Amino acid sequence: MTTDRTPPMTDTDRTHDEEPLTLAGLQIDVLAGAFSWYIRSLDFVVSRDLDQRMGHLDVAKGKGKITALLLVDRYPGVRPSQIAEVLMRDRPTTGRIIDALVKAGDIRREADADDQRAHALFITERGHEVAEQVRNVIQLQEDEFFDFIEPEDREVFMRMLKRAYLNMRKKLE
Amino acid sequence: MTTDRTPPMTDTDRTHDEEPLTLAGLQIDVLAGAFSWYIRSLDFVVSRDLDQRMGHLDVAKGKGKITALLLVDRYPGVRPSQIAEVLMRDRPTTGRIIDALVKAGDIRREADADDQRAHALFITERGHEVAEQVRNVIQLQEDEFFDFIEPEDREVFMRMLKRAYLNMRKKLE
DNA sequence: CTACTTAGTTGTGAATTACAACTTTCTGGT
DNA sequence: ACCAGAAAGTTGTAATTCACAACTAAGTAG
Repeated sequence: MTTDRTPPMTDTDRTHDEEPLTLAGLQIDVLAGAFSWYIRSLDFVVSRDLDQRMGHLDVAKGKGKITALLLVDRYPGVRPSQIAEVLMRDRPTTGRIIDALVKAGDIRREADADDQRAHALFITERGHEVAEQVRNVIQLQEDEFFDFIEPEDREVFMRMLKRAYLNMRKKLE
Repeated sequence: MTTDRTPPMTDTDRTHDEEPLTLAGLQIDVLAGAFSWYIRSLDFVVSRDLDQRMGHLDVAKGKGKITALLLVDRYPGVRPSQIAEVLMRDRPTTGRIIDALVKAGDIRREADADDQRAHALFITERGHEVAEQVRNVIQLQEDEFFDFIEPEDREVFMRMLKRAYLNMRKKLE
């Protein structure tokens, strides 16, 4: 269907990891035969780790808050509805995420100049500092948590994740 | 008003991996530079798709129920605490997942013969049928949702996911 | 035999999210 | 210019999920 290619893997990747997957004395390959199980489990582990690392920041414990904050930091004047689309959440949910960020003093709402219905979101000074810290934390997790992936494979893995994500979003449309 | 309102990309624009990742007119590579963002987003999409596919089954809408059901089906007499360890959830949470399965008539509790404190879980006839359907649904999702990954890359992708999962669990111990 | 640990349950509260309904504003067709 | 419908955002509400604390019952170690 798609025409993009992925570089072949190196030999070292194929050598490891042939041991059966065992947890609590149970071989769980029954479950683990599926992409979905790994992705869902990985999400759980990654999210929990990220929550711990963000513990001192007010964007902790939210899948949406981090994304929203970084988007506002990057795109001054961005609208809630745009954030909702990226987050794949409805507007009420997105609105409450924004509420939390506003309440924390990280961003502020203004009326959009072009469209009086819409809001334009802007980062505050404090929010910008938080965003900076968030990026550091993410980078730190990246370095410490994914260090077992060889640098050259890291790119391959990332590309696969990106392709998976794009294709899945496309299928949902 | 610094946001550029570029029209959405067409499907053909998305066929190359090197395309910048654009959503709602925003280039989101700021967020997407990290494994964690992809994994978390993928989880969201995969889980929602799975919920839809499982809609007719009583294990729908739960990350834990599917795993628990398949474990009991595979390992008659398994204990709740073992399931909790696989799920990485605490015992109260796991207990309530089991409650739901018992209430639905998919599994039943017995006292463990060796340890009177523990329970031994067994699949019911109905539960076994549900498990069969669950496996079919998962396989179907696998086929329909991950069809964009070439067969040889599929193995590689799976291996990477598995390795990531194992390493992350290890780091959490 | 006492103290500690383990398995499981119940109570409770916090957080997340979706759906419905509403107001305000914009847009298109006539 | 007007009216119908769409779009942006908010509020209400309800369901779901999950963790922490406290509890009972049963096993274990000294």
